[in-house]
Amino acid sequence: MKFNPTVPIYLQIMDSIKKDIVTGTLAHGERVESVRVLSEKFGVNLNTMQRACSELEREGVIYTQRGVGSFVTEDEKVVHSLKQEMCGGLVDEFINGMRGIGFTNNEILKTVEEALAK
Amino acid sequence: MKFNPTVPIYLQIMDSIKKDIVTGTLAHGERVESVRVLSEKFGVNLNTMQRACSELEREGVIYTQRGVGSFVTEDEKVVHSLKQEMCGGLVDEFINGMRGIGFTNNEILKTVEEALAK
DNA sequence: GTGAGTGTAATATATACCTATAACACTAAT
DNA sequence: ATTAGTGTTATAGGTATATATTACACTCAC
Repeated sequence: MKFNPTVPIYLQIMDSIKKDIVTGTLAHGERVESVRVLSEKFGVNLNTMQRACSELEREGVIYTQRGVGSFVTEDEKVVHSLKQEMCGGLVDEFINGMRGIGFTNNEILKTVEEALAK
Repeated sequence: MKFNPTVPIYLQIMDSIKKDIVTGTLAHGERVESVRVLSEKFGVNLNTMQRACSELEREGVIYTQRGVGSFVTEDEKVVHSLKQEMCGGLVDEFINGMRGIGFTNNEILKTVEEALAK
């Protein structure tokens, strides 16, 4: 995985795992690979991977059983609201950004339509 | 101005100035306020402001006359392509992000329409 | 109980960013 | 020439991120 050098790696890893969860690639209750395996997979130091996982746990997206492993939350409400949250963040950032550079609502919509057509 | 703590401040300042340029708030050829004034305005250290300005100059968005001040590029092509670049970046990030969390093209379009209606 | 596989923690090192502060170099008006 | 206002550079210190490395603590299967 290639990282954006202007954003902390652990945040980008968190985002990647969240995407897997909201798309069902990682089902609710399913076990997440071990931090050591994940650190290899992402090409990242063990501590950095641990940072990403502990933050995900703090957010309630995964939970951990010491000595056993980490698992995606069983709570589907959490997964659903996570998806809403991620979606809302993307939309807000996009629309605010476009308005910020002078686009009207119609121009924004038209731009999206054209981009999707490609 | 409030900054996103996960993105370098100098990049956010660059983005703010670029927005002023592509929207015409800063006209082409117009003088940009001095780095000292800008550092006050943005509530940021002089070195950080200088960093933002030197990067903007490196990108050709502004040019500098030592002892005089900095000015927005006279080249309208640069301004135009800057707007295209910023717009394209926003659209790509948005669409890739939405697809990444499982949205179809129709769902993306619908989501944008709803968000714009608000 | 031993061992392999988990999560977790600690130390040291390096780099990037931001700040505070001071100084230098140039330009234009007086 | 002097002065005020420019851009520019340099040093030092603090914080956050990421790395390498080592070690500890827990669980489960054998």
